[in-house]
Amino acid sequence: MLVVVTERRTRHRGERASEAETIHRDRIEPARASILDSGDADQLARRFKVLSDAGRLRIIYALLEVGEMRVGDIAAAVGSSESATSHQLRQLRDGGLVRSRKVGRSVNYRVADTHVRLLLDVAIEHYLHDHGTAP
Amino acid sequence: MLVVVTERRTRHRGERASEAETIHRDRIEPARASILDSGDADQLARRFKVLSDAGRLRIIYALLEVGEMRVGDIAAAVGSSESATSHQLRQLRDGGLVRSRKVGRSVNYRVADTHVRLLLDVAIEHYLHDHGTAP
DNA sequence: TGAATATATGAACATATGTTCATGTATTAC
DNA sequence: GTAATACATGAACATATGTTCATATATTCA
Repeated sequence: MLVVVTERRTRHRGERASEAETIHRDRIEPARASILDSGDADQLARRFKVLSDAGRLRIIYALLEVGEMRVGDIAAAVGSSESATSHQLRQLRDGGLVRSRKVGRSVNYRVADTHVRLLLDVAIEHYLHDHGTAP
Repeated sequence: MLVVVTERRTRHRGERASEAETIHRDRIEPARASILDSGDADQLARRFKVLSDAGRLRIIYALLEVGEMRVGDIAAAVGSSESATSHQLRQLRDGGLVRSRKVGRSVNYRVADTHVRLLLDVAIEHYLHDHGTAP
């Protein structure tokens, strides 16, 4: 759900008490409207948050390469403990980035869909673009 | 710089001391190679981390709509303090997502390039795809 | 059945993160 | 010049996050 901002202007503590406060309502309004239109920023942020850990990214790349792996093999591949890896996998799963299926007494994980790779590719491309490194 | 993992298998504390440890080296190696090829996971994670905060996303969307805004107007648009907004803008700037230029005694910020919007669009598309909501 | 294996999970702990508050630095206005 | 404005910045603080460790839950094997 979106939280609609209705106040005219929130005075925050620590700001010097002045009456000048040049409010450019004409500049602010379209921006505010865009925020509402853009969908819930919190949900989008949550999505990026899952990708904002190097360990989780390593897991995703490992899975993208191999296709499907058990938790233990993933842990070995990324050089982390099985417990930490399990915790990370849960976040990836909750975020809809990977899926799992039980095989015997182990659990195999795989990347959920092609959008994940696309998102990573765009992010890397952006980085390369910024730093002038050859793609 | 990439840190190449060379150990055979790191035993982590808390794991039951067993000698079974079925190591599927053939499955792990290609994954590890992929991680190395994919570039530094830490740097990519840092990039996503900048986008993993709702406040920063709101700032970006505000700037995408208006084009260029002063710090004070951005703060008003997203409903945050000027100090907090300034801190956020610094991260966005360090991450190469926005750029600034001084105008009089204020500072105008704008989104750095078109890759930013693309990245956001792909992320949103992915989310919609996952949740079956109509795009 | 009981032991071993594979993974999941929760509490504790250390570290990271974002906001606030106070202050610093430019720049404009008077 | 001094005052006011606009933004930046650093320390302090509360909260979030990721790892470890100890268990819990399946599942296979003997």
